[in-house]
Amino acid sequence: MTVTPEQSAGELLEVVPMLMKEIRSQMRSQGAPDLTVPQFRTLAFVNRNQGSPLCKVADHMGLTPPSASTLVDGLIKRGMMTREDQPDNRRRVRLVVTSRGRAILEASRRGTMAYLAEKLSSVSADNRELIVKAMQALRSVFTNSTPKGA
Amino acid sequence: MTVTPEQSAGELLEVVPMLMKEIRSQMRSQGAPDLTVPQFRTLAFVNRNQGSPLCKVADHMGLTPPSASTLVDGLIKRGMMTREDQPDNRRRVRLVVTSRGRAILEASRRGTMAYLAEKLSSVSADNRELIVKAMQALRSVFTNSTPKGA
DNA sequence: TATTGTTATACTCTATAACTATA
DNA sequence: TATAGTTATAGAGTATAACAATA
Repeated sequence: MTVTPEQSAGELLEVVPMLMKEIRSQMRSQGAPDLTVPQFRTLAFVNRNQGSPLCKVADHMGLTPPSASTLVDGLIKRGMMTREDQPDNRRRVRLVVTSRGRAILEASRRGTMAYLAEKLSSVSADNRELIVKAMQALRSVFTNSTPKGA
Repeated sequence: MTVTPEQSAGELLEVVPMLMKEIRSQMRSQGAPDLTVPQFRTLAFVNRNQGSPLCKVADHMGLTPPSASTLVDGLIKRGMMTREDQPDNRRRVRLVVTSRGRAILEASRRGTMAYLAEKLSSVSADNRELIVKAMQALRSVFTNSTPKGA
């Protein structure tokens, strides 16, 4: 079976939105402290890059700076992150995940992982291997085409 | 390599949001008449199911009826769909994609497919096969867990 | 009473435009 | 002037609550 780029594109276009909806609903519906998917991703990024400036967040998320700023606002308002000045370059901002933020991030990750893993437990190990390899191939192709505002 | 459910879940949780962002940005940025991803999916569903009632749309999309109703409103306002009464069951509604809607749907699909296919042309045929098989496996597992409102 | 759908309201995501402040 | 960030504004997606109409 030789798969053309178009065939694989068609599969992505059908399946990816469905998967995304699963992930989103799960994050919303969990009893645990809920995060939206963009909030989750932002929190995870800043947690891995403590002290990150806003522009790095926007870059990683593929968002314009105002969008990233709003997103961060929401996390700060809910006590998951702080925004400080960076003394050596006062244009920049230092974003830091609080311990509360970290706890919520981990709870959300655990909950979502458990949900997905439960679903994936009904897949054969061979197919799970396929899935992992496919995701890795996709990751390497679709890495971060950012909008220009950034 | 034996892949646990957790490992594959982790990959999905990282890669799927990234892919979704790609698809979304592409649909927005295209010169062609743009559709959001939910609009695209709704239009495609009703196009395949002409005369569909709203509840079927909500069901397919995994949305509550009010959300589906709003989504449909937007498509009607832009002339891509019509909403008529269904004579034999007047609680129900008949949704129909207009020819304009169909044209926009096809243009959007072509544009997005071309974009994804171009990206995927840099992937080996073997990996494209992996991707297709993985998507098929995922599709069979994650088919439609609807919210209850519906 | 149960089903189908809409309206009202609210919150998040995201963008563009316009702005401030720092380098 | 270029960079980093925010505020204002607007439209789309989504949910819940409350409601109307039909079966």
